[in-house]
Amino acid sequence: MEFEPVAPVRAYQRVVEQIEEAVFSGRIKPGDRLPSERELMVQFDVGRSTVREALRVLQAAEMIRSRPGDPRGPEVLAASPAALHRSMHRLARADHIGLSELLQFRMVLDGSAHLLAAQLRTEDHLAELDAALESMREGVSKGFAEFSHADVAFHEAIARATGNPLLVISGEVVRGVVLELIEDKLEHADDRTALMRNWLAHHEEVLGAIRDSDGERASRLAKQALYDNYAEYVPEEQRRLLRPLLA
Amino acid sequence: MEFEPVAPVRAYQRVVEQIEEAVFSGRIKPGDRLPSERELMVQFDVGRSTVREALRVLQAAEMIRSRPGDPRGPEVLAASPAALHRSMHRLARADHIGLSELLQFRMVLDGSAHLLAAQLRTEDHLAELDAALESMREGVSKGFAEFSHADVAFHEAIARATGNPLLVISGEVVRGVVLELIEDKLEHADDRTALMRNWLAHHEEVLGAIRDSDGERASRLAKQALYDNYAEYVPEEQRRLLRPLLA
DNA sequence: ACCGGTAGACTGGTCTGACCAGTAAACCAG
DNA sequence: CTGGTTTACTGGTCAGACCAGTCTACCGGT
Repeated sequence: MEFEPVAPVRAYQRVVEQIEEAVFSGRIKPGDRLPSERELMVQFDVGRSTVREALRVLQAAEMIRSRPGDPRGPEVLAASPAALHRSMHRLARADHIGLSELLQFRMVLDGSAHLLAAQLRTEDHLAELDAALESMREGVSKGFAEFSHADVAFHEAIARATGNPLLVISGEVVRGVVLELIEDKLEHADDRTALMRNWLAHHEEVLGAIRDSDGERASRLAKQALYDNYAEYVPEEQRRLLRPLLA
Repeated sequence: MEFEPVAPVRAYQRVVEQIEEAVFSGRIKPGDRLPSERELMVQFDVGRSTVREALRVLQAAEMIRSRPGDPRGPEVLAASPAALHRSMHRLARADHIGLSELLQFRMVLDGSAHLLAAQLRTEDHLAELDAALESMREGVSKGFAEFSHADVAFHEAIARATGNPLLVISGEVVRGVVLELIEDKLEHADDRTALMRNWLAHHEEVLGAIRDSDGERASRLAKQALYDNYAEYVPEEQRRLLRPLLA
């Protein structure tokens, strides 16, 4: 005989559930407005603080947004990966995840993204990648910040070319966290111009492979470049975690 | 000249930030207790409703848990993928992420996990995998629920063998969401015994490859099995998103 | 006819103070 | 040592109030 722990259902929880259900079922669509808090407290027959706690939860989940003074009431938002992004970032920061794990994960994600992008890219994606690469060329002379910005845009364009939002989001998150961990080391790099030229050449090669729909080559190039550029920041004894991915 | 939209910082938001910061920086560890709401409202110099809204946000992010009557105060939780899971599930329900994207992502993650597990596994990991496989064998006669449970344990053991928590967590999340999307279809499968025997045979083959340290083979088997088992639930015109991963 | 300013009716954000049901631990009687 | 009772808390909820801000409709000047 199995029993389950009994937990009282909070009032604010049931308010959340009802609103969530209305959104998921399509009864309320993105762009629609919820009644005002004072109106909701009448409809749900609860106090305003209860309504507000429910709205806070929904707002934390990026499902609604409310602005003081707006007589139309809280706005229902379209589902967005923003909440996913935040949770993933929190996990990465909290779970004391080291550079070697992040790099390993990024090699997995980027490698697969390049593979898929090469085989699924459209002409539009290629144009976008060309534009990003051109920005990188300009960035070399403009400065490191501009170059980095263009570099990020290039990687995001590749992720988007896979058509899979999960790859876009996780890639973005992992790249961000990796950068946070080594940005101070990059600040003190000796010859950043040579560094940028190297990266630029690598990206041109990658774009060539993607244009040729050679996913295998694009993937191999991406993973190798990650290893070459970042492995130096990983302790020697942990690099064996990365090498199996280079096969 | 570029301007940014100006938005007032809510009081509850700054409370959230301070507590978050304390958790991330390690000043507060999982298992520790926060002061009571009445104590927090003194320390932050805000009203109780503000404190409560902040705690609700943190609770929605699965960072704390509070129970009425507990004189030790709200408990700080260990970072868990639960929030990630919820956000991803919400996205999937809102139709921004379909089964094809989830499956593609899972093929990427599982494929890489198998590759890495085969080359990094220790004898302990092999023993764990053997145990999980034995549970699956027993599960075939016990019932579908038991079998599924053992199946999950097997996959988690493989993820753990990579040594990378990111692979463990994302794998867990994606597997969960995929299962939720097709569980009703699995419920009505005609011959579940044959299904289970198929899966069992496949897992035995995978474990063999991992024991041989043949990462390439383990990875190929895993991705192929995913495609064979789940592609039928993906619309025909979207299967081309998956096939590039089978090369 | 147009326009700028303004009055008023709202909105959400915050605070105060109160009550309740429930917990935990100390206390106390058997 | 055990089982109840007391007590001092906890979080959950509500009511009512005030504020700063926004929107809209109205109004007077041009």
